[in-house]
Amino acid sequence: MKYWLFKSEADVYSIDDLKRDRVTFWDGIRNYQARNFLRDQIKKGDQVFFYHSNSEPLAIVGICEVVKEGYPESDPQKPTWFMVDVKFVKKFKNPITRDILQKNKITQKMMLLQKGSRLSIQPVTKEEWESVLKLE
DNA sequence: GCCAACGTTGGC
DNA sequence: GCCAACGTTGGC
Repeated sequence: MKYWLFKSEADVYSIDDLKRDRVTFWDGIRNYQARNFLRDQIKKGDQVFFYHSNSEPLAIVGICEVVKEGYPESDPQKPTWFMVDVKFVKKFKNPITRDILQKNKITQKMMLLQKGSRLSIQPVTKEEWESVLKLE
């Protein structure tokens, strides 16, 4: 099982929206690196941090789980873009803000916090995953 | 709202 | 295949 972090703008689709929907498809990813993760590496049962970008507070706000592996958004004969389905697992009582992540020795190394890192689907190490849970 | 850092596009 | 111009992301 692997760990990931998905970004979403809270005013576009928030953790509360996912909580309401229970399950959603994660589509609209138009970046090849992220696409490759969706297509090749993200498996059923993988755990995913839900991160709110571009909205206050900037924070990891909860967890979801992959329930359907990468499948084409359109044209299965010649697929370009892929999506996965995720289900709601939990919403954190207290969001783990960027500030908090910056101050922790382990989480400060996360791809999310590296300068210029814009990837909206990112791998998270087991160590980072557990550290975030501890911070919560 | 600004702008740095990326990613993509398209003329050559 | 290079690279300038343009578009987007996302923190600040």
